[in-house]
Amino acid sequence: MSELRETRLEKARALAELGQGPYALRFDPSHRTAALQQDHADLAKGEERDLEVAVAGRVMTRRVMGKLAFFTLADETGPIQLYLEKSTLDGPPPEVALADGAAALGSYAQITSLVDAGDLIGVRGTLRRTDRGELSVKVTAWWMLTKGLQPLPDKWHGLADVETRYRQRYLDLIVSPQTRETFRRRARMVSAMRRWLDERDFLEIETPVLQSVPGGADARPFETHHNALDLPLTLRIATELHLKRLVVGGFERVYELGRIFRNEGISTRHNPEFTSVEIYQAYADYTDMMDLTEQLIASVCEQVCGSTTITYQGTEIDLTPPWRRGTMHELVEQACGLDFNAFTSREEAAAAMAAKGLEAPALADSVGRLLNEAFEQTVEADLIQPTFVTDYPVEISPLARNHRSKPGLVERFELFIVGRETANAFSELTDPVDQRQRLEAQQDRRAAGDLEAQGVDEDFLQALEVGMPPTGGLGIGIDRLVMLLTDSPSIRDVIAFPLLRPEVRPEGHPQGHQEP
RNA sequence: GGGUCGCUAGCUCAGCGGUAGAGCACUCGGCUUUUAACCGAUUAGUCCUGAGUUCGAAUCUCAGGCGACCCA
Repeated sequence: MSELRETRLEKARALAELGQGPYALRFDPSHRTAALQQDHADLAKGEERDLEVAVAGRVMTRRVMGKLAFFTLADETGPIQLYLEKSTLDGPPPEVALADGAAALGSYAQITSLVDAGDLIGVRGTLRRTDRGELSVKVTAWWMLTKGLQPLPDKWHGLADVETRYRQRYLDLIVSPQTRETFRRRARMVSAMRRWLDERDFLEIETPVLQSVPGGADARPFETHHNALDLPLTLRIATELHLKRLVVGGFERVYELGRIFRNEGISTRHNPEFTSVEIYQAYADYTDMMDLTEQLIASVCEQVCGSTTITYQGTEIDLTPPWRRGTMHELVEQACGLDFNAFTSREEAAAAMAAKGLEAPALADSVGRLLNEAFEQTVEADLIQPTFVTDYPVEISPLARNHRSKPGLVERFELFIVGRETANAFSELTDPVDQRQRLEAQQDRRAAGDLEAQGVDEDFLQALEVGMPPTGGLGIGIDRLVMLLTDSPSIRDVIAFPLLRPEVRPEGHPQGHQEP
């Protein structure tokens, strides 16, 4: 069963006997492969360049033909071919050694028999472009850096099994340039976002992940426990309430980009831990936050994709500001003809929805909640191009301030792109008395069985009593934005290690040779 | 939570009631211009798990596990 592994362990022992263990200490590459490919693009077929280089990486493929062999060596920047000639390698060994004293190995027989696809090796040699036009390192000396004991995925099909791609992401990264590019781009996006905010004097301040009162969103938390204090704690479901405390404290522009945890289902759009950025700007309202959202996302897109027009799953998406804006009432009326301003009772609204074939769940116990239901059922999926949906019902927005001119509504928007909620923002509620009533109403719902309703955070209310300036607040779902900008259909494609059920391995039969 | 599909050699898959198969990988042999190298030989399996139907099950039925997609 593990014959291949035994064979490779045997080769590791053979390397040790040759004075070079299978796990080296260090190596000094002179170049990365992409730089070599670029710098020597002018080298003609069949020509050699008398420049000694040292490169390190993973052996991806091996082609051995008698007294000549070709390996493909890949480092982080990409592949380069190794040209292995018996007459060169069996000559006098070069006077070079690793820092830890390991002698360079020379002989052709050794490199072709002791090096497998998947091993990490370092080589020295000169440059040569083969007759077939492939830039190659003509190897004069080599070192085993790390002997691999497991085979690489099929070199032609790659990792076709999506489950293995998620469970063993390292294999996916080794064989899939596309996956590497996704995570590179994710890193650049996060970096560009921080840079954009930092340049505008926003301070990133870290707030607690472990909290005794979960708040800032409607979601079920993960529960945990602090032993020394014998204290039940939950993982944060939002960063909102602590960032607002910082605004109370006098920081006028703050943000936090970090991990959020919500104890909910898994889908192509949901992972129980995900990344958000929440941004708060004193003396601003939700219209300012709309402008900020457009500018921030357009800027990041431009930097990462080179344009504000992108293609997502075959559909062209134009992120060039300004974006479409519409109130929830307008959009629902356009989609299904129901004017929710006209309804004076829940029953009336529910009956009108039923007449249109829409569902009116019992948990939606007010006209406002039914409006939101109608929105989700008739509008949301069709908001493909970026759209700000504004002016939400107060019942579903316990942290947003009342609308300046529309009773029963709040100053809030959500951003939808490709039918997905991508950002959420308010003119923040600064009135502590109103805020207390809103949170107590939430708590009542919670007592009535709504597990996603928030509790009352007394310390947060106290902070509001000290006085929070008028403030605009914004949250952006980073994972969904990464999906958009990397053309990824599933959130699992943009999270390096998505949550999966633990793999079941039959007892006494460890799969993949993991030690017990 | 509901539905559909998948799970067979290390990898990618075929087989769909009658001796467990192919390509690649591995091992051995040959080969100095390959790049899915090629040629020859060998090795490799709890057909996801359990129960049932049957003379006989990878194949049919039921239950369970894990995953994917769609819906809520």
